[in-house]
Amino acid sequence: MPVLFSRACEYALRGLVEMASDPQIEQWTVQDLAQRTETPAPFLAKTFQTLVKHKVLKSTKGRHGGFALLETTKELSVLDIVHIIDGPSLSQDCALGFAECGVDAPCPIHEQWGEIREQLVHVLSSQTLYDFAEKL
Amino acid sequence: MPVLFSRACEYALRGLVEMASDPQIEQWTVQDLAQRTETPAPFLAKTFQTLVKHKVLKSTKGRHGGFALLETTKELSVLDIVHIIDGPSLSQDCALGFAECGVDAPCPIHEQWGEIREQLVHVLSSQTLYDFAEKL
DNA sequence: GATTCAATAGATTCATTCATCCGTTTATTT
DNA sequence: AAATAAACGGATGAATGAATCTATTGAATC
Repeated sequence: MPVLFSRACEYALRGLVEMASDPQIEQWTVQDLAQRTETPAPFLAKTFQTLVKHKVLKSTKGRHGGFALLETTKELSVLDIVHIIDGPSLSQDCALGFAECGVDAPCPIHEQWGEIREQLVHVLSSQTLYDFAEKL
Repeated sequence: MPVLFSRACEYALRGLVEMASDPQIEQWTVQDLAQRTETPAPFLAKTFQTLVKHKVLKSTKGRHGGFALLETTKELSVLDIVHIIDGPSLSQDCALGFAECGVDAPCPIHEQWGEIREQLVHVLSSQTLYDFAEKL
């Protein structure tokens, strides 16, 4: 089991960060990216398609085609990407899986996990793909 | 996908905490526990078997049989249970799934996730099942 | 001793995630 | 116009996690 994100999400982040790390290149093929980031190419291609649908990437078919980051993606946080791929569960679900967990019926670590999660959410929502790219 | 723990682990924790919450009862059947904690009974039974093997629980077969917390379990932290069921991945794996992530080749959130994880580990390792039980 | 009731062990089913394959579409190059 | 190279879409397959089923073992009760 992955730690925080699904494989699809991990791969997507790796690919996006790779793209952000070299803004010179304005067109990336999945083959290239997959090779550079050591991710399974067809799987990466699939999740990139959902990113296209969500206006994170633009794609062009045919020769010299490929993927490119959209301008608006510059303002997207890493958490935004995570939410698109994995949904909001990391940001809102009970850590112990208690369906009824909430202020009125808190699980044993409701308060504590709440604080920790807030920090996590802060770390992920205060940084863009480009911030991530710089750190590599 | 679960947030932090596998379903097996979530169910195990629910069951164990339920047991710790009522130390009067010294023998629990899986049927009882599963009903009280709203967990799938056969699945709970399976993971309880691994807890027996790891000396967290003792079991007795036959009539009036069931499971009981061992004395030594009083000193076990919740993290100990998590490690038994899910392995140490939560405590040590890279959040982004970078195989090479480490001090020499850190991923973009290596440092930050490290701090957050430390807090999480602290929360889970500083509390016993009985501490959890009290909070319910 | 026979019956009952519980955990145990192994096999099996089911669902989800992970990953690949292939035919189609689209744009470029020759 | 034909060939090429890329994303796209849908189907398919593999691996893992979640959950169930069944026969067996062992202990208490009758």
